[in-house]
Amino acid sequence: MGNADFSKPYDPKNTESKIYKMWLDSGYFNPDNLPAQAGLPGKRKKNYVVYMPLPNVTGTLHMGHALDNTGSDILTRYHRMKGLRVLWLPGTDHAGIATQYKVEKELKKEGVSRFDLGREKFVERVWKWKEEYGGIIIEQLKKLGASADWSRSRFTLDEAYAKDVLSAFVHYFEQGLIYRGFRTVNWCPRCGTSLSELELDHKEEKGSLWYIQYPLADTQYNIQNTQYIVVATTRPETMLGDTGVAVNPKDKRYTALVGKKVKLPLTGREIPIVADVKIDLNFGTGALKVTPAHDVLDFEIGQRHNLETLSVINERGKMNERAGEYAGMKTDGARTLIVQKLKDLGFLEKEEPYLHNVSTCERCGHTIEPIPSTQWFLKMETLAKSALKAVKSGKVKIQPKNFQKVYFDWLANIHDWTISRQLWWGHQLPVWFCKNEKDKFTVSIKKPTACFFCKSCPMEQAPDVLDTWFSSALWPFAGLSESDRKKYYPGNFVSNAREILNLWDARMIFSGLEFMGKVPFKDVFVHGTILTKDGKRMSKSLGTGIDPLNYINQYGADATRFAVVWQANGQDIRWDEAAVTAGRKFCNKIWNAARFVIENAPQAGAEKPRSLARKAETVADTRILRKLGKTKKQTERYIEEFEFAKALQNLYDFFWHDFCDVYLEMSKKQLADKKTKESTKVVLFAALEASLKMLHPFMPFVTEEIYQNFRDNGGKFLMTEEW
RNA sequence: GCACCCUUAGUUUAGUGGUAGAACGUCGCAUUCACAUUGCGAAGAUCGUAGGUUCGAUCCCUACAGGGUGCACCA
Repeated sequence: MGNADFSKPYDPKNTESKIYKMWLDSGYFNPDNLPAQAGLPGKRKKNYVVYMPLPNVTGTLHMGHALDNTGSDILTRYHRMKGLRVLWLPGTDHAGIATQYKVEKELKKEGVSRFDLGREKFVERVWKWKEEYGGIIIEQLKKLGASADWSRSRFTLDEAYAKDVLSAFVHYFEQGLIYRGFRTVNWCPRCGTSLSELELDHKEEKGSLWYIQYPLADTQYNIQNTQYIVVATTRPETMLGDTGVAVNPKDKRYTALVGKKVKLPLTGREIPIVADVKIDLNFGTGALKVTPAHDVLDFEIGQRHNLETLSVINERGKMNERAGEYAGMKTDGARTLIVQKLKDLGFLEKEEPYLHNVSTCERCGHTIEPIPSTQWFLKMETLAKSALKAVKSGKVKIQPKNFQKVYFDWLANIHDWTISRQLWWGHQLPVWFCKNEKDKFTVSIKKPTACFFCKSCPMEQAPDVLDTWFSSALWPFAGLSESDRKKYYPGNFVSNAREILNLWDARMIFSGLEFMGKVPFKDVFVHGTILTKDGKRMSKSLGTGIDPLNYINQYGADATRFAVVWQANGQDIRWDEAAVTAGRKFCNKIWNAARFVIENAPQAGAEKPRSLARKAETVADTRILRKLGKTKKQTERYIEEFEFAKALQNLYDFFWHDFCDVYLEMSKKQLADKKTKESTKVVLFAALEASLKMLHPFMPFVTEEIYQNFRDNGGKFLMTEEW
């Protein structure tokens, strides 16, 4: 029995840390330690596995995490009480670019760059940073009450995990799915790395659309009274790298010009006019200058028409030596000068103001510069098909349903995945190059003892690391030990925000199928986004973010969880702080109702519902017991359908209005009457206990604290009691 | 541009083919009896606009307006 002071209002602050410690000490977060339940003789047989969306080591708890993890915790606790062997698998993601950027910023304050330190020292430094700060988010999740099995927690750069990542690379390579290629890719000049399309942000920017005349190389072809073809561009500085002009084959204006040549203004280089279906007849003049080196679409067009890839911008976002007089200049500086020169020479037909979207680096916000470079790619065709099939066949359910469409669209139009990053923090590619024969390489987890090619050199590892998502895609099995894999794979559930549906969920699905032969989970639950009260995105940098820890510290984790769940009805949530107030009040209501029952019906015994019904003496007794039974069924149904808000609102209604307002008030009279006194005690006690159980997944702390005080339970936890 | 979603009391929202339910806020009354972090009660919504289907629509259809999201990026 506990020794809580019920004469005072519920005090989450002291209670929560105490209760959480008790849970931790019990070891029951670990499914292998779970006790049997009275109604369930023998061991728990069925599994329920929830995967935690890996928080970045750089992360601190935000509302999104609170939402993810409260939902996961509800399912975890519910199924644990239901008698299943429940594993909620936590871990942290090394978050390559995010973490590297964080440490680089720290270094910058000290006036050094990562290059000053060198790779080895820098990586050491990041590890040091990780040891110091990497655990913060885990501690915060504990404050929320997350009942994950921390003993199984893994970090995506842990030795065992890393081995699986590299094996996956080797496997894909051996299957012929990984290849090395020279392509124009999205490049962040600040971070100095390639990025996948999913790692870009788009920012609207005011710019101009310049119409430039490209004179025909041979006036003999001067038909339609034109001596030039006009192209429209927002990036005139890239024209130095133009290797063609493209028009739509259906565009009658240009039919006669296809196959002819134009002279590039400023340099006089001759480039061909080609026809390509990707060209929009209605945009600009319908003629596109093709710069394969500095535009991803142009690169594809270039490939189709055998156009040269001529780069004029370097990896730091500056004009390179091929840019002649502009070499060394930043691109926007070169742009100004080039526009001026075109104007002076009479090539500039007009300039229009133009609003366009500029891609930026999701992490550092720098403008993306497409540049050609050698990267590693994973062929997506077959993998995407398997991921598509998994959902179409119903093996994996994505909820709410409309997100299936997003998933299908992405997979149906997928490009090969650029998996290499020019970073230092991450899983370095298991690729070994011959030092003498430059492009010769071999793929293996361990460094080869001797070079296969020249037989003499010590082979050198490729400098690139893998995209963070390549490793997190393996989480459902790489997060488990060998023996756990047999026991706990595949799992059941993952809950996350919509922006990682394709970034993460889709990739987990095909990885699971590829490496384990089975889909990793049955349900993907995509929850709404928590917005500010006026519907704006919460963002740290805009100062619109709300820190859930403030609520936890001030009102308690239960009140915070209540508020999150109460509002999570499927759509995006315009965060209303009033819900936290409501949660806090509700905690107190539960607390005081419990106080009443403890004082008036101590140890009234544990009755089974059936025997309870026989105990009912009054109409009120019957009514509350019937309503209790109904509420229990509804709660189960709602939880199993992931309708957490409805479950909670329904419970709230039952507890506050049916139990407290009606039955508890009535019980005062019944307790005063000798005839009904004993039966009332039993009903009061039983209804409270059942309510505590139902409320526990939502508000674990108050309910556990009360449970520890109102029943002599031999050291048992509400957390593991029979539902 | 294409696709999907949303628009209900002061605020945040639930909901149904037959004249809307909650939370917070507001107002009134109560209160030594679990709880003032309370109880009871009240006020407060012609359910974005305009059409249509229907005996009847907030809920179905169409258009429009406003807000959001995903995809594609358009050079």
